[in-house]
Amino acid sequence: MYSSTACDVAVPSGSPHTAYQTFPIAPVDAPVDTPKRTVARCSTCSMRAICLPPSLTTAELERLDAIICTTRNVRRGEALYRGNDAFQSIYAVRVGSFKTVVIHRDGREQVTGFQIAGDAMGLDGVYAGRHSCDAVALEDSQVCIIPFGLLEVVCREVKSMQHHVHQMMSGEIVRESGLMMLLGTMSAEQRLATFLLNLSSRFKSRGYSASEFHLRMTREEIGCYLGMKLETVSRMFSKFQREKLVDTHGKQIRITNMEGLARV
Amino acid sequence: MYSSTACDVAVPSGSPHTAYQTFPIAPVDAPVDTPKRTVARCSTCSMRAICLPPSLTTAELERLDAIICTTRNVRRGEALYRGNDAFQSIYAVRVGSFKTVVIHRDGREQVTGFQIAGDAMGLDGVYAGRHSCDAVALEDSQVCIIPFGLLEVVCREVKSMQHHVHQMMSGEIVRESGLMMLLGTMSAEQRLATFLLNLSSRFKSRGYSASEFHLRMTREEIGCYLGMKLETVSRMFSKFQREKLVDTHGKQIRITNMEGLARV
DNA sequence: CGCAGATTTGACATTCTTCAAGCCCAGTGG
DNA sequence: CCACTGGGCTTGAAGAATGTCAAATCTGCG
Repeated sequence: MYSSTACDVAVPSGSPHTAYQTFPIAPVDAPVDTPKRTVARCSTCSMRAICLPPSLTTAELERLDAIICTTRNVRRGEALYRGNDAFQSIYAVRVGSFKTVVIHRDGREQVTGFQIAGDAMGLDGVYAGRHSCDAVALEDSQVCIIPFGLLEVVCREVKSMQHHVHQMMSGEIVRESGLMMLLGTMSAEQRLATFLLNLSSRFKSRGYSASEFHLRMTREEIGCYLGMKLETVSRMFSKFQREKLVDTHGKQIRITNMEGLARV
Repeated sequence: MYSSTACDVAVPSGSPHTAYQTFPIAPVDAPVDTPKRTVARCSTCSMRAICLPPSLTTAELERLDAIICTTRNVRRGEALYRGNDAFQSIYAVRVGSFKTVVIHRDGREQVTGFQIAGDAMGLDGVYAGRHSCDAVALEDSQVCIIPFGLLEVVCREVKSMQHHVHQMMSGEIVRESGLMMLLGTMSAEQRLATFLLNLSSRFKSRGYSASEFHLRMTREEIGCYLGMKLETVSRMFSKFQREKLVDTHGKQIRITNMEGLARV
């Protein structure tokens, strides 16, 4: 019923992102927190369409290559940054996935997002010069490091880059508004359906299967994102299973009735 | 028990914002939607400390005066902009207050914020070139109109302005994260307490009384913001009244036990 | 003064959480 | 190879929080 390969998601042949399936992760004994010089270049990156404006000239691309030249590997469960860490850079996920978590003094936690390959992280830190949340890897992952001060320099010189950064930040604002709507007005059932459809469309836009994928987060993390308890998440999955909307085997998900799920 | 003046909030004498109490609103017969040239100038605006970075030179201030030269009056209940309107400008509230509302196709509404004098609105529109929410005046209000394209030009030339805009956008991201935490993890009682304390500190930072103020929004709008029904909002107000944390007479609010409210 | 909308309050229904028990499954060590 | 173990997941029963519906005030404004 499910693919028996190591791949999490069905990758269409010829996908522009196939390369990411096999991107080399540093061996376990390498110091995982040290940025390392790599051959990573925006000009040849397959994620370019997501991270960069479409209209850059060759010269502009070279400017970017000059500032975004390091990547960092983060192992499952480790933090890329934590709340209150000094803000220096924003990050783009190259391989793997993360969750961002806001942690209140009293211990309450709220997952504010799940980031997959192509997503940006860290823009929250610009406001106070310190990060306002933790970014934790859900699996062994790799990010591009984009020093924000240098990015600001480029944005003052390249108009399309400037506007792209503004769109990224605004997009984050819009994304969070949608999440507030979800948390404020939807039932548990609708929240989970919306979550699955959102993941589905994001996988699809990155060339993966829209209907079959592997969740890297636990039921508890999903609940923490959707504002409900893990038991409720589990019950809703069971409900979708009974109603033949989704076929779940633990973290392996297959959406069998996309329209039905949207109608919930 | 409450001030009998027309003022909504107690204004400390010598407050830098006293002028806003009597800022002239256009007469009712004036076309309220037409931007009008005014003497509004950033260089002399009493809201400057909120809207602008602290370190601008005189020359830089003059550049701003040149682009932000119009204001607009919006009467109670009218929209400054609506979802899907083409995005041109962002706005700063000069007088009055607004709510921003995300409206889902199925009619669900979620209030994503209340903006008072000194707050910015409209940054959601940068992402798609269209606004993603409605901004509706809660009382007769006035905003500065800041054409975003021109602002981007200034930001490419004035580094401190660029960083300030980035901080504004990032601040909106952080603010919304906090709201997600509220919606995702707090009880109705905690949400209302947090809401009142947040309003209080914002009034205080603008020179108004932190303990006594007038709510411009209905119980329903508060509920729509906090993810609960208006009846629940009302019950929580009654509860705070019984517990002598807050003294409410309809929309007139006096916080009598700030620490108690924070401990909820 | 009298209406329309806003607010409060009570009674009851629903949803979600809490607590508890058991299952599943992958990794591990005998 | 297989039993063991721990984390993650599922499910049931009971209870708490919040929503729904309804009725009675209250309030601002024409």
